Amino acid sequence: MRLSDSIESFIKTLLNEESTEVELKRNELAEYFKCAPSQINYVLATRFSPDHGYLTESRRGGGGYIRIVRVVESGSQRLMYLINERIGDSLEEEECLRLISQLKEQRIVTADEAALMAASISTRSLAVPIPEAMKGALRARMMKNMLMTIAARNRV
Amino acid sequence: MRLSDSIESFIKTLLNEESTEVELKRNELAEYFKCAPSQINYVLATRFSPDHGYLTESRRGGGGYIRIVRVVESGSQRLMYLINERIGDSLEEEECLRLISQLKEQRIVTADEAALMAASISTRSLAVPIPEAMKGALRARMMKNMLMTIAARNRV
DNA sequence: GCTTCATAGGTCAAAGATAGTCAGCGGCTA
DNA sequence: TAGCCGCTGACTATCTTTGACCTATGAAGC
Repeated sequence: MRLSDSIESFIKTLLNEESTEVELKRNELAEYFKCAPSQINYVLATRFSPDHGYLTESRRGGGGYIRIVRVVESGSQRLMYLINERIGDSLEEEECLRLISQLKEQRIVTADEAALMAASISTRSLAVPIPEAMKGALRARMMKNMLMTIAARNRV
Repeated sequence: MRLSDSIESFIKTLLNEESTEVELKRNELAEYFKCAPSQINYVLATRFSPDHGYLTESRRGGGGYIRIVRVVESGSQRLMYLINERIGDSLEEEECLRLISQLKEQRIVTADEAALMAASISTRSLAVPIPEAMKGALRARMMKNMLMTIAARNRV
């Protein structure tokens, strides 16, 4: 079994036993598995990315840490569908607004949250001198990230 | 837990219990936490800045002190200040996160909304090939638009 | 009133503690 | 045998903590 697989299943065990969230020390974990610390980053990047249904946050310096949050749950099927299939690499404003309004109708987000999302991806927000193509890409990325955040809180 | 975090929560406890204001002796506090006095300044600078919603004043010499004041503003006052004065043409991610976290602390937005805002302006969301300067500009515009949305709903 | 000294707090750079990035090597598989 | 995947190490970025040195304030003596 590869090292990466071991580390992956180790972390997943922690996530199953305890909760949907673990906090680790990169160096300690690396020490435990007798590998380079950067190996941990590799595992996070290849097995615990948002595409895999996880969110990670970290902090450097004294008392630093890495936190991993499991997001994928049955309740977030609709969201995961949007993130992984429906939304591609680019989105127009109208399309975004349609999706947002659906989420509101389905009570996945509140009206206030929907308004916030709409404001963030609005043409007015993106009115800076960059290629139009980039704006579409930005909307797609922003939507996916916001949906991940919503999925994270909906986990049961 | 980091020393800085301990000192931070200690001060916040004082601010919650008593009032919106505390007065401390730098040296006494440092003595209590067994640290260098300048550590207190570090905590003030990184956790009790105006962006965090606090003001500090102090005095040297005999009878010297440090006073920390939690700023209490109405939601719309705070929002207008942020939109018209605090946020200029560009914002870094860290700066945004500080502002967002403060809005949350002041209960102007919910934790869920704060998370949504943070997701939208995150480096991850803006990971498209455009100049860094444009990303700062985007964050500023996005923040202002989102804050206006919040201000609009708060008008009772 | 000055001068001086003791008593505060302020600044800043360096050291220490973590985590992140990325180019490159080597093995395995199509 | 070309290309992808796993893995590492050197270098970088960020956060915390400390200490040496600096500045301000007030009280005691003159």
